Amino acid sequence: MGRPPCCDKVGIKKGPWTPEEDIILVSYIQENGPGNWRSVPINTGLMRCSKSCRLRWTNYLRPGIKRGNFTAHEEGIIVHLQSLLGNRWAAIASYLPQRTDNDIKNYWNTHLKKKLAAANSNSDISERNAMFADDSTSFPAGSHGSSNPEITQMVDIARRSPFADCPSSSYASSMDNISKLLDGFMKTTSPSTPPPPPYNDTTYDFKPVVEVGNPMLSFDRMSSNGAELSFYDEVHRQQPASSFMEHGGYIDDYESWLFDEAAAAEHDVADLMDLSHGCCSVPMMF
DNA sequence: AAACACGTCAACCGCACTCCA
DNA sequence: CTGGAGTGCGGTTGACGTGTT
Repeated sequence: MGRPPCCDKVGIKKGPWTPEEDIILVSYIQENGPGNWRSVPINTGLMRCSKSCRLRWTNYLRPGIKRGNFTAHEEGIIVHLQSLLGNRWAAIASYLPQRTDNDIKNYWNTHLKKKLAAANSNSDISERNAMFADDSTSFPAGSHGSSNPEITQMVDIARRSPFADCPSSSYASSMDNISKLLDGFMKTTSPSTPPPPPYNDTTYDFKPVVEVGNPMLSFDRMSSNGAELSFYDEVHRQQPASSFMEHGGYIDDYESWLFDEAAAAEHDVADLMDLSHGCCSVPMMF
């Protein structure tokens, strides 16, 4: 006897979601909040399995996600984190709050992998290995003086620019469409409101909290199943209050951590991600 | 204009993990 | 301690769009 299916497959609809289904899902989540996905198709009448509902919400309908047009800066972050973390897309996505793990994974497989492969084909193998192998606390290409302009450019941009070419608060186009269809939806959330910290796990509900002893505006992850906070949360909680609200909000905050305090945090990354130093120093796989 | 090749990405699949009774 | 339920995550698929011949 094999593993039971995640849901009753009989009558389950598959394939692309329709706007009507999106509206139903968004309406339901607006009222009940994300989570308890098992009950979503039951309560909404959607002929979708719970996993499909969760995926649709997580990757396309939830507010705060940006789609397409990865900036060079984002590319640099992805390249760097992929070299550090490997194909841990959810972990990588936690540093790019507006991007989903699926989006990053697709972008990596369709764009960055080829881009880097092409770039690497022009550079010496030993140099490439050196670029990604030995120092996981610094950017690979720039810090090693790579002669490869493509890699150097991506990494340097990532290092330099705090999302200068990336508007920090925007909603997904899909959300725009849905919110237009859904009169009143998002009425409690202004587009000018800074999005919450990175989250990819929509079983979490976010609420602003003021922390005792560290009065920064934060967002507490209230897990419906008591899951632990992400690494980002742990780091974010240690940042001073001012940096969150200044310079465009939390993005500068965690970027400054990511790039300026990477060395200090590296051991925490390794611990929390269960990565050994050796694992992080494995050259990229192409 | 049609056929084919290729690229992109939304969505699915199935294993892993956590929680809880 | 154990097993079931619920959910997270990464790999993969396949439909669709675009480019090329």
